[in-house]
Amino acid sequence: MPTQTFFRLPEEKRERLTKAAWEEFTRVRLAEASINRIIHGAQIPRGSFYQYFEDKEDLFFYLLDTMYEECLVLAGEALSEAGGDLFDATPKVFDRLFDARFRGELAREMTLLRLNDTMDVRQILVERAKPGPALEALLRRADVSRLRQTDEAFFREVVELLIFNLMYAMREMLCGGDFAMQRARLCSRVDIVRRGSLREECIV
Amino acid sequence: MPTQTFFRLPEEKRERLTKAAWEEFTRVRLAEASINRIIHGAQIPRGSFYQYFEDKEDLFFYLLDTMYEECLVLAGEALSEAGGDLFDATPKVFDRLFDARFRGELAREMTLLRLNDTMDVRQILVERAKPGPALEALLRRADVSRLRQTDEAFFREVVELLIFNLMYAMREMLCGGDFAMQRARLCSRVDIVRRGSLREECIV
DNA sequence: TCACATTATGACAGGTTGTCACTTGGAGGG
DNA sequence: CCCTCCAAGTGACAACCTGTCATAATGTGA
Repeated sequence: MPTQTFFRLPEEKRERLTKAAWEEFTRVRLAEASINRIIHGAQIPRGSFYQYFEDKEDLFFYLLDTMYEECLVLAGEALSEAGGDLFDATPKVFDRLFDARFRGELAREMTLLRLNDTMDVRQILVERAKPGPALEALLRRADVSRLRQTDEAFFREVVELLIFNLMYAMREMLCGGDFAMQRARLCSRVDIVRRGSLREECIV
Repeated sequence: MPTQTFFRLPEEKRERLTKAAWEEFTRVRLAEASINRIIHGAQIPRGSFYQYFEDKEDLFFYLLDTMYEECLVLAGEALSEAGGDLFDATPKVFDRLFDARFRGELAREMTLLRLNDTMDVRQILVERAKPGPALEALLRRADVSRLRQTDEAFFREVVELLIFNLMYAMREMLCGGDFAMQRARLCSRVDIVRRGSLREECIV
Protein backbone atom coordinates (compact mmCIF):
# COMPACT_ATOMS: atom_id res chain seq x y z
CA MET A 1 0.00 0.00 0.00
CA PRO A 2 1.09 3.62 -0.41
CA THR A 3 3.25 5.15 2.33
CA GLN A 4 2.02 7.66 4.88
CA THR A 5 4.08 10.25 3.04
CA PHE A 6 1.82 9.85 0.04
CA PHE A 7 -1.28 10.64 2.06
CA ARG A 8 0.39 13.63 3.65
CA LEU A 9 1.08 15.07 0.21
CA PRO A 10 -0.67 18.29 -0.85
CA GLU A 11 -3.87 17.24 -2.58
CA GLU A 12 -2.94 18.83 -5.87
CA LYS A 13 0.22 16.78 -6.15
CA ARG A 14 -1.54 13.58 -5.14
CA GLU A 15 -4.23 14.25 -7.73
CA ARG A 16 -1.63 14.82 -10.43
CA LEU A 17 -0.03 11.50 -9.66
CA THR A 18 -3.23 9.45 -9.55
CA LYS A 19 -4.47 11.16 -12.70
CA ALA A 20 -1.31 10.22 -14.58
CA ALA A 21 -1.57 6.70 -13.18
CA TRP A 22 -5.14 6.25 -14.38
CA GLU A 23 -4.07 7.50 -17.79
CA GLU A 24 -1.26 5.00 -18.05
CA PHE A 25 -3.18 2.04 -16.63
CA THR A 26 -6.15 2.63 -18.90
CA ARG A 27 -3.86 2.99 -21.90
CA VAL A 28 -1.88 -0.24 -21.61
CA ARG A 29 -2.10 -3.21 -19.35
CA LEU A 30 -0.12 -3.56 -16.15
CA ALA A 31 2.77 -5.48 -17.69
CA GLU A 32 3.35 -2.75 -20.28
CA ALA A 33 2.72 0.21 -18.02
CA SER A 34 5.79 2.28 -17.21
CA ILE A 35 6.61 4.19 -14.07
CA ASN A 36 8.73 6.41 -16.28
CA ARG A 37 5.72 7.60 -18.24
CA ILE A 38 3.63 8.06 -15.10
CA ILE A 39 6.16 10.26 -13.32
CA HIS A 40 6.80 12.17 -16.51
CA GLY A 41 3.07 12.71 -16.97
CA ALA A 42 2.67 13.80 -13.36
CA GLN A 43 5.83 15.92 -13.42
CA ILE A 44 7.15 14.12 -10.39
CA PRO A 45 10.79 13.19 -9.95
CA ARG A 46 11.73 9.54 -9.98
CA GLY A 47 12.96 9.46 -6.41
CA SER A 48 9.71 10.88 -5.11
CA PHE A 49 7.67 8.11 -6.67
CA TYR A 50 9.57 5.53 -4.66
CA GLN A 51 8.91 7.53 -1.54
CA TYR A 52 5.18 7.04 -2.07
CA PHE A 53 4.90 3.59 -3.64
CA GLU A 54 6.88 0.40 -3.47
CA ASP A 55 6.57 -0.23 -7.17
CA LYS A 56 4.24 -0.18 -10.14
CA GLU A 57 1.87 -2.79 -8.71
CA ASP A 58 1.59 -0.96 -5.44
CA LEU A 59 0.18 2.00 -7.30
CA PHE A 60 -1.99 -0.20 -9.50
CA PHE A 61 -3.64 -1.90 -6.56
CA TYR A 62 -4.14 1.42 -4.87
CA LEU A 63 -6.27 2.48 -7.83
CA LEU A 64 -8.13 -0.82 -7.69
CA ASP A 65 -8.89 -0.29 -4.04
CA THR A 66 -10.53 3.04 -4.72
CA MET A 67 -12.51 1.30 -7.42
CA TYR A 68 -13.57 -1.41 -5.01
CA GLU A 69 -15.05 1.23 -2.73
CA GLU A 70 -17.16 2.54 -5.57
CA CYS A 71 -18.39 -0.96 -6.40
CA LEU A 72 -19.42 -1.62 -2.83
CA VAL A 73 -21.58 1.50 -2.80
CA LEU A 74 -23.14 0.32 -6.01
CA ALA A 75 -23.81 -3.14 -4.57
CA GLY A 76 -25.37 -1.56 -1.52
CA GLU A 77 -27.80 0.36 -3.71
CA ALA A 78 -28.72 -2.81 -5.57
CA LEU A 79 -29.35 -4.74 -2.36
CA SER A 80 -31.59 -1.99 -1.04
CA GLU A 81 -33.53 -1.86 -4.27
CA ALA A 82 -34.01 -5.63 -4.06
CA GLY A 83 -35.31 -5.35 -0.51
CA GLY A 84 -32.49 -7.47 0.87
CA ASP A 85 -33.01 -10.35 -1.57
CA LEU A 86 -29.50 -11.46 -2.58
CA PHE A 87 -30.73 -13.31 -5.64
CA ASP A 88 -32.58 -10.33 -7.02
CA ALA A 89 -29.75 -7.99 -6.10
CA THR A 90 -27.12 -9.85 -8.15
CA PRO A 91 -28.45 -8.96 -11.61
CA LYS A 92 -29.11 -5.44 -10.35
CA VAL A 93 -25.42 -5.03 -9.56
CA PHE A 94 -24.71 -6.24 -13.07
CA ASP A 95 -27.11 -3.64 -14.44
CA ARG A 96 -25.40 -0.89 -12.51
CA LEU A 97 -22.08 -1.92 -13.97
CA PHE A 98 -23.08 -2.31 -17.59
CA ASP A 99 -26.58 -1.05 -18.30
CA ALA A 100 -26.57 2.02 -20.50
CA ARG A 101 -28.82 3.78 -17.98
CA PHE A 102 -26.07 3.66 -15.36
CA ARG A 103 -22.89 3.25 -17.34
CA GLY A 104 -20.46 6.11 -17.66
CA GLU A 105 -19.26 6.88 -14.17
CA LEU A 106 -17.27 3.67 -14.06
CA ALA A 107 -15.98 3.86 -17.63
CA ARG A 108 -12.41 4.47 -16.51
CA GLU A 109 -12.52 1.52 -14.13
CA MET A 110 -13.99 -0.80 -16.75
CA THR A 111 -11.25 0.13 -19.18
CA LEU A 112 -8.65 -0.74 -16.60
CA LEU A 113 -10.28 -4.10 -15.99
CA ARG A 114 -10.68 -4.86 -19.65
CA LEU A 115 -7.01 -4.19 -20.29
CA ASN A 116 -6.10 -6.44 -17.42
CA ASP A 117 -8.52 -9.23 -18.09
CA THR A 118 -5.90 -11.83 -17.30
CA MET A 119 -5.83 -10.49 -13.79
CA ASP A 120 -8.24 -12.15 -11.49
CA VAL A 121 -11.05 -9.71 -11.19
CA ARG A 122 -12.61 -11.78 -8.50
CA GLN A 123 -9.49 -11.61 -6.39
CA ILE A 124 -9.33 -7.88 -6.75
CA LEU A 125 -12.93 -7.24 -5.80
CA VAL A 126 -13.48 -9.93 -3.24
CA GLU A 127 -10.30 -11.53 -2.02
CA ARG A 128 -8.84 -8.15 -1.14
CA ALA A 129 -12.10 -7.25 0.52
CA LYS A 130 -12.05 -10.14 2.95
CA PRO A 131 -11.03 -8.11 5.96
CA GLY A 132 -13.36 -5.32 4.91
CA PRO A 133 -15.98 -4.24 7.38
CA ALA A 134 -17.84 -2.47 4.58
CA LEU A 135 -18.68 -5.77 2.90
CA GLU A 136 -19.68 -7.29 6.22
CA ALA A 137 -22.03 -4.41 6.89
CA LEU A 138 -23.49 -4.85 3.43
CA LEU A 139 -24.10 -8.56 3.91
CA ARG A 140 -25.73 -8.04 7.27
CA ARG A 141 -28.52 -6.28 5.44
CA ALA A 142 -29.28 -9.39 3.39
CA ASP A 143 -32.45 -11.37 3.98
CA VAL A 144 -31.44 -14.85 5.17
CA SER A 145 -34.81 -15.98 6.50
CA ARG A 146 -35.75 -18.13 3.53
CA LEU A 147 -32.47 -20.03 3.21
CA ARG A 148 -32.58 -23.80 3.44
CA GLN A 149 -29.95 -23.75 6.18
CA THR A 150 -29.66 -21.03 8.77
CA ASP A 151 -25.98 -21.35 9.66
CA GLU A 152 -23.49 -18.62 8.79
CA ALA A 153 -21.28 -21.00 6.77
CA PHE A 154 -24.11 -21.89 4.41
CA PHE A 155 -24.94 -18.23 3.92
CA ARG A 156 -21.30 -17.55 3.04
CA GLU A 157 -21.24 -20.25 0.40
CA VAL A 158 -24.39 -18.84 -1.18
CA VAL A 159 -22.78 -15.41 -1.30
CA GLU A 160 -19.64 -16.88 -2.86
CA LEU A 161 -21.71 -18.57 -5.54
CA LEU A 162 -23.50 -15.35 -6.40
CA ILE A 163 -20.26 -13.39 -6.53
CA PHE A 164 -18.64 -15.96 -8.83
CA ASN A 165 -21.52 -15.60 -11.19
CA LEU A 166 -21.38 -11.86 -11.16
CA MET A 167 -17.64 -11.86 -11.74
CA TYR A 168 -17.95 -14.30 -14.60
CA ALA A 169 -20.62 -12.18 -16.25
CA MET A 170 -18.41 -9.14 -15.72
CA ARG A 171 -15.51 -10.75 -17.46
CA GLU A 172 -17.65 -11.81 -20.39
CA MET A 173 -18.81 -8.22 -20.74
CA LEU A 174 -15.30 -6.85 -20.51
CA CYS A 175 -14.28 -9.22 -23.30
CA GLY A 176 -16.97 -7.80 -25.53
CA GLY A 177 -20.00 -9.87 -24.58
CA ASP A 178 -23.55 -8.82 -25.39
CA PHE A 179 -25.33 -7.17 -22.46
CA ALA A 180 -28.74 -8.78 -22.91
CA MET A 181 -27.32 -12.23 -23.45
CA GLN A 182 -24.89 -12.10 -20.54
CA ARG A 183 -27.61 -10.76 -18.29
CA ALA A 184 -29.91 -13.62 -19.27
CA ARG A 185 -27.20 -16.16 -18.62
CA LEU A 186 -26.43 -14.57 -15.26
CA CYS A 187 -30.11 -14.75 -14.28
CA SER A 188 -30.22 -18.35 -15.37
CA ARG A 189 -27.30 -19.27 -13.13
CA VAL A 190 -28.56 -17.20 -10.24
CA ASP A 191 -31.85 -19.05 -10.51
CA ILE A 192 -30.08 -22.36 -10.14
CA VAL A 193 -28.36 -21.08 -7.02
CA ARG A 194 -31.65 -19.71 -5.71
CA ARG A 195 -33.45 -23.02 -6.16
CA GLY A 196 -30.58 -24.79 -4.49
CA SER A 197 -30.41 -22.39 -1.57
CA LEU A 198 -33.99 -21.65 -0.54
CA ARG A 199 -36.38 -23.85 1.42
CA GLU A 200 -38.79 -25.68 -0.88
CA GLU A 201 -41.84 -23.68 0.15
CA CYS A 202 -40.06 -20.41 -0.66
CA ILE A 203 -39.30 -21.25 -4.28
CA VAL A 204 -41.78 -19.53 -6.54
CA MET B 1 1.56 -19.58 -29.77
CA PRO B 2 5.01 -20.93 -30.58
CA THR B 3 6.10 -20.83 -34.21
CA GLN B 4 6.28 -23.88 -36.47
CA THR B 5 10.05 -23.54 -36.28
CA PHE B 6 9.88 -24.34 -32.59
CA PHE B 7 8.04 -27.60 -33.21
CA ARG B 8 10.48 -28.57 -35.94
CA LEU B 9 13.37 -28.22 -33.49
CA PRO B 10 15.37 -31.29 -32.47
CA GLU B 11 13.67 -32.67 -29.38
CA GLU B 12 16.73 -32.26 -27.18
CA LYS B 13 16.88 -28.52 -27.83
CA ARG B 14 13.15 -28.08 -27.34
CA GLU B 15 13.37 -29.96 -24.05
CA ARG B 16 16.24 -27.79 -22.88
CA LEU B 17 14.22 -24.68 -23.55
CA THR B 18 11.02 -25.84 -21.89
CA LYS B 19 12.97 -27.16 -18.91
CA ALA B 20 14.64 -23.80 -18.40
CA ALA B 21 11.28 -22.10 -18.83
CA TRP B 22 9.64 -24.26 -16.17
CA GLU B 23 12.52 -23.50 -13.85
CA GLU B 24 12.15 -19.77 -14.29
CA PHE B 25 8.36 -19.68 -14.16
CA THR B 26 8.22 -21.80 -11.01
CA ARG B 27 10.89 -19.66 -9.37
CA VAL B 28 9.35 -16.22 -9.82
CA ARG B 29 6.06 -15.02 -11.15
CA LEU B 30 5.47 -13.99 -14.73
CA ALA B 31 6.13 -10.28 -14.16
CA GLU B 32 9.55 -11.00 -12.69
CA ALA B 33 10.54 -13.80 -15.03
CA SER B 34 13.31 -12.94 -17.47
CA ILE B 35 13.89 -14.20 -20.97
CA ASN B 36 17.56 -13.53 -20.38
CA ARG B 37 17.74 -16.11 -17.62
CA ILE B 38 15.74 -18.63 -19.59
CA ILE B 39 17.93 -18.47 -22.67
CA HIS B 40 21.02 -18.50 -20.52
CA GLY B 41 19.75 -21.55 -18.67
CA ALA B 42 18.86 -23.30 -21.89
CA GLN B 43 22.10 -22.22 -23.60
CA ILE B 44 20.16 -20.77 -26.47
CA PRO B 45 21.12 -17.54 -28.23
CA ARG B 46 18.87 -14.57 -27.84
CA GLY B 47 17.93 -14.34 -31.51
CA SER B 48 16.80 -17.94 -31.57
CA PHE B 49 14.32 -17.41 -28.77
CA TYR B 50 12.50 -14.83 -30.81
CA GLN B 51 12.38 -17.25 -33.71
CA TYR B 52 10.35 -19.61 -31.54
CA PHE B 53 8.25 -17.34 -29.36
CA GLU B 54 6.78 -13.90 -29.67
CA ASP B 55 7.68 -12.95 -26.12
CA LYS B 56 7.77 -14.09 -22.53
CA GLU B 57 4.01 -14.56 -22.28
CA ASP B 58 3.89 -16.61 -25.44
CA LEU B 59 6.20 -19.13 -23.81
CA PHE B 60 4.33 -18.91 -20.50
CA PHE B 61 0.99 -19.72 -22.09
CA TYR B 62 2.55 -22.53 -24.04
CA LEU B 63 3.48 -24.16 -20.74
CA LEU B 64 -0.01 -23.53 -19.42
CA ASP B 65 -1.48 -25.20 -22.45
CA THR B 66 0.47 -28.37 -21.84
CA MET B 67 -0.76 -28.20 -18.26
CA TYR B 68 -4.33 -27.83 -19.44
CA GLU B 69 -4.01 -31.06 -21.39
CA GLU B 70 -2.94 -32.89 -18.26
CA CYS B 71 -5.87 -31.47 -16.32
CA LEU B 72 -8.37 -32.55 -18.94
CA VAL B 73 -7.12 -36.13 -18.72
CA LEU B 74 -7.50 -35.93 -14.98
CA ALA B 75 -11.03 -34.57 -15.26
CA GLY B 76 -11.88 -37.38 -17.65
CA GLU B 77 -10.78 -39.94 -15.11
CA ALA B 78 -12.89 -38.29 -12.43
CA LEU B 79 -15.98 -38.22 -14.62
CA SER B 80 -15.59 -41.89 -15.44
CA GLU B 81 -15.15 -42.75 -11.79
CA ALA B 82 -18.33 -40.83 -11.01
CA GLY B 83 -20.26 -42.71 -13.68
CA GLY B 84 -20.97 -39.56 -15.64
CA ASP B 85 -22.40 -37.64 -12.67
CA LEU B 86 -21.04 -34.10 -13.00
CA PHE B 87 -21.81 -33.22 -9.40
CA ASP B 88 -19.93 -36.19 -8.01
CA ALA B 89 -17.11 -35.72 -10.48
CA THR B 90 -16.32 -32.16 -9.36
CA PRO B 91 -14.90 -32.99 -5.93
CA LYS B 92 -13.10 -35.93 -7.49
CA VAL B 93 -11.22 -33.58 -9.80
CA PHE B 94 -10.33 -31.57 -6.74
CA ASP B 95 -9.03 -34.72 -5.07
CA ARG B 96 -6.88 -35.53 -8.04
CA LEU B 97 -5.36 -32.08 -7.91
CA PHE B 98 -4.68 -31.84 -4.20
CA ASP B 99 -5.22 -35.11 -2.38
CA ALA B 100 -1.98 -36.55 -1.06
CA ARG B 101 -2.81 -39.87 -2.74
CA PHE B 102 -2.60 -38.28 -6.18
CA ARG B 103 -0.47 -35.21 -5.62
CA GLY B 104 3.06 -35.03 -6.87
CA GLU B 105 2.83 -35.36 -10.61
CA LEU B 106 1.36 -31.88 -10.88
CA ALA B 107 3.63 -30.25 -8.29
CA ARG B 108 5.44 -28.20 -10.89
CA GLU B 109 2.19 -26.95 -12.36
CA MET B 110 0.77 -26.07 -8.97
CA THR B 111 3.87 -24.05 -8.13
CA LEU B 112 3.46 -22.11 -11.33
CA LEU B 113 -0.16 -21.36 -10.53
CA ARG B 114 0.57 -20.43 -6.96
CA LEU B 115 3.20 -17.94 -8.05
CA ASN B 116 0.78 -16.46 -10.52
CA ASP B 117 -2.31 -16.42 -8.39
CA THR B 118 -3.23 -13.02 -9.68
CA MET B 119 -3.66 -14.61 -13.06
CA ASP B 120 -7.12 -15.86 -13.68
CA VAL B 121 -6.83 -19.57 -13.31
CA ARG B 122 -10.28 -20.00 -14.66
CA GLN B 123 -9.38 -18.17 -17.83
CA ILE B 124 -6.35 -20.32 -18.31
CA LEU B 125 -8.12 -23.60 -17.86
CA VAL B 126 -11.48 -22.83 -19.35
CA GLU B 127 -11.51 -19.67 -21.42
CA ARG B 128 -8.58 -20.88 -23.48
CA ALA B 129 -10.27 -24.23 -23.81
CA LYS B 130 -13.40 -22.87 -25.42
CA PRO B 131 -12.58 -24.02 -28.92
CA GLY B 132 -11.23 -27.28 -27.52
CA PRO B 133 -12.79 -30.45 -28.89
CA ALA B 134 -11.25 -32.37 -26.00
CA LEU B 135 -13.47 -30.61 -23.47
CA GLU B 136 -16.50 -31.10 -25.69
CA ALA B 137 -15.80 -34.81 -25.89
CA LEU B 138 -15.46 -34.92 -22.14
CA LEU B 139 -18.77 -33.16 -21.55
CA ARG B 140 -20.59 -35.41 -23.99
CA ARG B 141 -19.95 -38.25 -21.58
CA ALA B 142 -21.83 -36.46 -18.81
CA ASP B 143 -25.19 -37.71 -17.61
CA VAL B 144 -27.78 -35.04 -18.39
CA SER B 145 -30.91 -37.16 -17.94
CA ARG B 146 -31.79 -35.90 -14.48
CA LEU B 147 -31.41 -32.19 -15.17
CA ARG B 148 -34.40 -29.95 -14.56
CA GLN B 149 -34.14 -28.56 -18.07
CA THR B 150 -33.01 -30.56 -21.05
CA ASP B 151 -31.73 -27.78 -23.29
CA GLU B 152 -28.05 -27.44 -24.10
CA ALA B 153 -27.88 -23.86 -22.74
CA PHE B 154 -29.03 -24.96 -19.30
CA PHE B 155 -26.49 -27.76 -19.27
CA ARG B 156 -23.76 -25.26 -20.13
CA GLU B 157 -24.67 -22.99 -17.24
CA VAL B 158 -24.57 -25.92 -14.84
CA VAL B 159 -21.11 -26.82 -16.09
CA GLU B 160 -19.97 -23.22 -15.69
CA LEU B 161 -21.21 -23.17 -12.13
CA LEU B 162 -19.34 -26.35 -11.28
CA ILE B 163 -16.16 -25.12 -12.91
CA PHE B 164 -16.32 -21.80 -11.01
CA ASN B 165 -16.56 -23.70 -7.79
CA LEU B 166 -13.69 -25.95 -8.64
CA MET B 167 -11.52 -23.02 -9.66
CA TYR B 168 -12.35 -21.15 -6.50
CA ALA B 169 -11.43 -24.13 -4.36
CA MET B 170 -8.22 -24.46 -6.35
CA ARG B 171 -7.24 -20.90 -5.68
CA GLU B 172 -7.93 -21.26 -1.98
CA MET B 173 -5.67 -24.31 -1.93
CA LEU B 174 -2.94 -22.54 -3.85
CA CYS B 175 -3.05 -19.73 -1.31
CA GLY B 176 -2.45 -22.16 1.49
CA GLY B 177 -5.96 -23.40 2.31
CA ASP B 178 -6.62 -26.56 4.24
CA PHE B 179 -7.50 -29.54 2.06
CA ALA B 180 -10.28 -31.02 4.19
CA MET B 181 -11.93 -27.69 4.79
CA GLN B 182 -11.79 -26.52 1.19
CA ARG B 183 -13.10 -29.87 0.04
CA ALA B 184 -16.03 -29.64 2.44
CA ARG B 185 -16.82 -26.13 1.25
CA LEU B 186 -16.59 -27.25 -2.36
CA CYS B 187 -19.02 -30.09 -1.68
CA SER B 188 -21.36 -27.72 0.07
CA ARG B 189 -21.48 -25.39 -2.92
CA VAL B 190 -21.75 -28.23 -5.40
CA ASP B 191 -24.72 -29.51 -3.43
CA ILE B 192 -26.47 -26.18 -3.81
CA VAL B 193 -25.89 -26.32 -7.55
CA ARG B 194 -27.09 -29.93 -7.65
CA ARG B 195 -30.32 -29.13 -5.84
CA GLY B 196 -30.88 -26.19 -8.12
CA SER B 197 -30.17 -28.17 -11.28
CA LEU B 198 -31.87 -31.54 -10.88
CA ARG B 199 -35.57 -32.37 -11.19
CA GLU B 200 -37.22 -32.59 -7.79
CA GLU B 201 -37.69 -36.34 -7.85
CA CYS B 202 -33.97 -36.89 -8.52
CA ILE B 203 -32.73 -35.04 -5.44
CA VAL B 204 -31.84 -37.50 -2.75
C1' DT C 1 27.37 -27.24 -57.94
C1' DC C 2 24.17 -23.72 -57.52
C1' DA C 3 20.23 -21.08 -56.07
C1' DC C 4 16.90 -20.62 -52.70
C1' DA C 5 14.58 -20.88 -48.27
C1' DT C 6 15.01 -21.69 -43.64
C1' DT C 7 17.33 -21.20 -39.35
C1' DA C 8 20.99 -19.40 -36.22
C1' DT C 9 23.43 -15.79 -34.04
C1' DG C 10 24.98 -11.98 -31.02
C1' DA C 11 25.91 -7.04 -31.06
C1' DC C 12 23.20 -3.19 -30.37
C1' DA C 13 19.89 0.69 -29.45
C1' DG C 14 16.61 2.03 -26.62
C1' DG C 15 14.20 1.42 -22.79
C1' DT C 16 13.33 0.11 -17.99
C1' DT C 17 13.88 0.00 -12.77
C1' DG C 18 15.39 0.83 -7.91
C1' DT C 19 18.94 3.12 -5.20
C1' DC C 20 21.62 6.41 -2.94
C1' DA C 21 24.22 10.34 -1.69
C1' DC C 22 22.97 14.68 -1.41
C1' DT C 23 19.76 18.84 -1.08
C1' DT C 24 15.81 21.29 0.53
C1' DG C 25 12.34 22.77 3.74
C1' DG C 26 9.90 23.36 7.90
C1' DA C 27 9.19 23.10 12.99
C1' DG C 28 10.76 23.91 17.41
C1' DG C 29 14.19 24.97 21.17
C1' DG C 30 17.53 27.91 23.05
C1' DC D 1 17.91 34.79 14.93
C1' DC D 2 20.44 30.79 14.48
C1' DC D 3 20.92 26.06 14.92
C1' DT D 4 19.42 21.37 14.92
C1' DC D 5 16.85 17.75 13.50
C1' DC D 6 13.94 15.07 10.80
C1' DA D 7 10.92 14.43 6.98
C1' DA D 8 10.67 14.96 2.17
C1' DG D 9 12.61 15.90 -2.40
C1' DT D 10 15.80 14.98 -6.11
C1' DG D 11 18.18 13.22 -10.30
C1' DA D 12 22.35 10.85 -11.81
C1' DC D 13 23.56 6.23 -12.04
C1' DA D 14 24.44 1.19 -12.40
C1' DA D 15 22.35 -2.78 -13.62
C1' DC D 16 19.28 -4.88 -16.01
C1' DC D 17 16.06 -5.95 -19.60
C1' DT D 18 13.92 -6.52 -24.39
C1' DG D 19 13.21 -6.84 -29.43
C1' DT D 20 15.59 -6.18 -33.84
C1' DC D 21 18.49 -6.72 -37.59
C1' DA D 22 22.33 -7.54 -40.57
C1' DT D 23 24.89 -11.30 -41.34
C1' DA D 24 26.35 -16.14 -41.21
C1' DA D 25 25.32 -20.97 -41.36
C1' DT D 26 22.74 -24.74 -42.79
C1' DG D 27 19.69 -27.57 -45.40
C1' DT D 28 17.24 -28.87 -49.79
C1' DG D 29 15.94 -29.80 -54.27
C1' DA D 30 17.22 -29.30 -59.18
